[in-house]
Amino acid sequence: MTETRVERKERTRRAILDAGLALCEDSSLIALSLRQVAKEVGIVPTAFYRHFESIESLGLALVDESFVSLRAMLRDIRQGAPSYADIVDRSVDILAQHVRQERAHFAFIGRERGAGPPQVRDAIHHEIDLCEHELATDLALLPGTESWSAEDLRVLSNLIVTAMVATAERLISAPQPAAEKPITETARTQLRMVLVGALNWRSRT
Amino acid sequence: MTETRVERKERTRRAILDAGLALCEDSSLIALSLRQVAKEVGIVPTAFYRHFESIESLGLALVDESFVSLRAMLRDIRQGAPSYADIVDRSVDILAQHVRQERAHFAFIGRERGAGPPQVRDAIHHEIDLCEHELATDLALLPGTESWSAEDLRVLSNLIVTAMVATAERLISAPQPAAEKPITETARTQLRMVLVGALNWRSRT
DNA sequence: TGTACATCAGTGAACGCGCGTTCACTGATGTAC
DNA sequence: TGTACATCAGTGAACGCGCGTTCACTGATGTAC
Repeated sequence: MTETRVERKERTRRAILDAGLALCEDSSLIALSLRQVAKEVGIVPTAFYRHFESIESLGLALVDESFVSLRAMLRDIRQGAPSYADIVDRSVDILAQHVRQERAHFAFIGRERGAGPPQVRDAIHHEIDLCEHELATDLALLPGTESWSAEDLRVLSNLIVTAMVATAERLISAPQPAAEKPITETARTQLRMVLVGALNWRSRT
Repeated sequence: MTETRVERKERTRRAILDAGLALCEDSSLIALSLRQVAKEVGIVPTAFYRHFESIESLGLALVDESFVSLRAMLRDIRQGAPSYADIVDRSVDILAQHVRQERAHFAFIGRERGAGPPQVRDAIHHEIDLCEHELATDLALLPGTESWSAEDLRVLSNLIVTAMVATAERLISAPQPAAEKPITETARTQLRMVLVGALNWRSRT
């Protein structure tokens, strides 16, 4: 025996997750059908139920998977020394690299964030809120933000996350890798503009 | 005769547009069916074809309608005197007011922007690009941006539009009008942070 | 090691349903004379 | 103004199709003895 029953089941589950992610790519989870997924995987429609209760619970599993990718990216970004000199270039590079590597996951988050089933949408918004909160914590450690209120940190963090989500979405719809350059260049400049604003924020008036 | 044939036809067309907008609200244009729309309007499914070629062309008509609402908002915002003193408060107020007034249109743009049929998505992105370009033109007229490059103006404009789109989306999912306050407050602070960044942009180094 | 039984991933037929689209139609409104 | 004809928004039956879900099943893998 080369494969146990458990291993075989896990393999099918993976195939379902991959097929689901690929198939909803050109529409939405909301338009994904159980029969499409089964056909893509090469199983009979009813076999789907051995692995997931419904398409929606498959969707929630895909949210989890996608945020594993996103959190891996955040970990990478956070690992650099927090110096103003290269924090922008480094962060944007890592964003672009991860989006390229896990394109389907980032596309899924961007798409279903606005148009997924309510439960999926809520799960995504919750995860993004967590990211914002974590970024606010990191920002508090940067020199120059000592006197900031928690509220201002949160607001700045929200602005940065919003801009980065928009950048990721633009990278995803970039037709070729070559079209990435102007998008990352824009993101870099925007982050610098925001940083300049932040550094001059509490010193004004 | 109280109503001509043309008037009656126009009335049905309006009813179809309204029904389409309302029905795709809790999923997406992609999941909207011709039969649902016909049922909502109170006509037989085949009568739909007297007014639109397909659900997708109904979608494109809704894009047009929605951007009429959005352009009305931009006109309102642009009418104020371009003084730094109140430009932020005024703009955010007008945004919130228009989103409240034409909630369905703004929700439609936000939703289908990421998840609509490709043609609809492209139409929306094109319209948003136009808005960015217009904003860049307006920004060039503000005191303090005289020495900016066209590229920097475009990048700043993109950042502002992105933040405002995100704000509109947050306002749309606000459960009650009372929940709007913290969202607009955040938007105000973000715009101010960006403005501070902009004003200090070319004067640095 | 060999046998008897349990588990369970995947099968295949069947169901009722909503879908988009076709077609020939109806009957009120509009127009030409 | 009255009549004969044209237009065309909306009707209703019918079609083939993909959908989610039910159910009883098969047969390979796993386990207990």
